[in-house]
Amino acid sequence: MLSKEDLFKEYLDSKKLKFTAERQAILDRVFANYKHFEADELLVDLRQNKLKISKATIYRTLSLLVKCGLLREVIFGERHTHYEPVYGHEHHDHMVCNDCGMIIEFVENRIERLQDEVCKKNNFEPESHRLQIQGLCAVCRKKDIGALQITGKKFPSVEV
Amino acid sequence: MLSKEDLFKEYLDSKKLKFTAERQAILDRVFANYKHFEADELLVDLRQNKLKISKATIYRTLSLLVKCGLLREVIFGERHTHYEPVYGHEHHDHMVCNDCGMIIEFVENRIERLQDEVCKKNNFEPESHRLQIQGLCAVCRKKDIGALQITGKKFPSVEV
DNA sequence: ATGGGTGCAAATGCTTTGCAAGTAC
DNA sequence: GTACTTGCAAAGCATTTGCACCCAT
Repeated sequence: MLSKEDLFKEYLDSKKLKFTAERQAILDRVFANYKHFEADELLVDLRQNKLKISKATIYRTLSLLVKCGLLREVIFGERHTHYEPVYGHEHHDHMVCNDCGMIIEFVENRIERLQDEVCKKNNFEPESHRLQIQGLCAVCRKKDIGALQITGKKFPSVEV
Repeated sequence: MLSKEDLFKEYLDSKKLKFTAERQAILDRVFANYKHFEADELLVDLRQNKLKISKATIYRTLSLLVKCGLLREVIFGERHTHYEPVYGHEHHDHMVCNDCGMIIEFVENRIERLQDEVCKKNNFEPESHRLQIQGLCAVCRKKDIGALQITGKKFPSVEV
C-alpha cells in the first residue's frame, strides 16, 4: 500500500501539481495528530511548529487532501468545516451531543453493508458517506431529564 | 395528532413568542411544496406569492421551525443549508451525486434500527440523524467510466 | 405601555480569489 | 523558461445582529 506521502505525490502528479514544502508540512502536521480539526486549529498547530503558512494555502491544501482521499470533511452543523484523516484509520461515524458538543465515534459494519445494498439497488456508486446522530450524551441526558422534570417543559432546551 | 400549525403555535406559546402573519406565511409556503429548499428559494417563493418578508425574518423563522421539529436541516456539503419538511413525511436519507448533484431519497428501516442499537449501547439519546452517501448516480457513472477509459486517469474527476 | 417582531443595513466569520512576486521542475 | 504556488489583502456569501420603529395584548 502506498504511504500517504506517495499517495499525495501521485495525486499531485496526475494533476500536474507540485509537491512543495508547504504541502509537505501540512501533510505532516495533519497526520501527526489523530482526530478532527478545523482549518484554524491547523494554523495554530503549524505556528507552534514554527511553520508560517498562510491561511489561503492551508485551505488550498486541505482541499487537495480531501480530493485525493487522504482527508474527509465532517460537518457537525456548525458554520465551519472539520476535517479528519482517512488514511490509516478505520472508517467510523459520529454521535454529537447537542448539549455539550461531545463527539463519540462508532463503527458499525452492518450499517455499512446495508448502505452498499441500498446503493446497488439504486445503481449508485458510493464514494463516501457520512452518518451523524445528534442527541444527548449520557451525562447531558441525566442533566436534562432533571431539568425537564423541574420546569415541566415539553420541548427540550436544545439551543444549538 | 396536532396539525403542523397547532404544533408551531404550541411551541411559540411555550416560549412566549407570537404567531405573527409572517410566521404563518412562512409555515404555509414551506409546507405547500414538498422537497428540500434553501433560504433564498423560500424568499423567491414568498415573493411570487406576493409576500414581502425580509431575509432576516426568514432565517429567524426557519430556525424556530427547526427547533420545534417541523423542519430539519440537511447539509449537502455546500456552504449553505437546505431545509426539508419533517411533518407528514416519512424519514429518509439521501444519496447525492457528485457530478450532477442529483438527490435520491431512500428509506432503510434496518439502518435506523441499527442506529438505535448503537445509541443504546453508548447510552446516547438520539434526537435526529443524517446519513448521506456521496457518489455517482447511474447516469454520471456511465459517463465517467467512459471518460476514465479514454483518459486513462486514475483519480476520478470529482471537482465539487 | 410593554415585550416581542420586523426590516434594513451593517457586521460576522469562514472560505475563496485576484494579483504580484517567488519557486519547482 | 514556464507553469504552478504563495502570501496578502480584498472579496464573497450565507447567516446573524443591532437598532429604530411597529404591533398585539
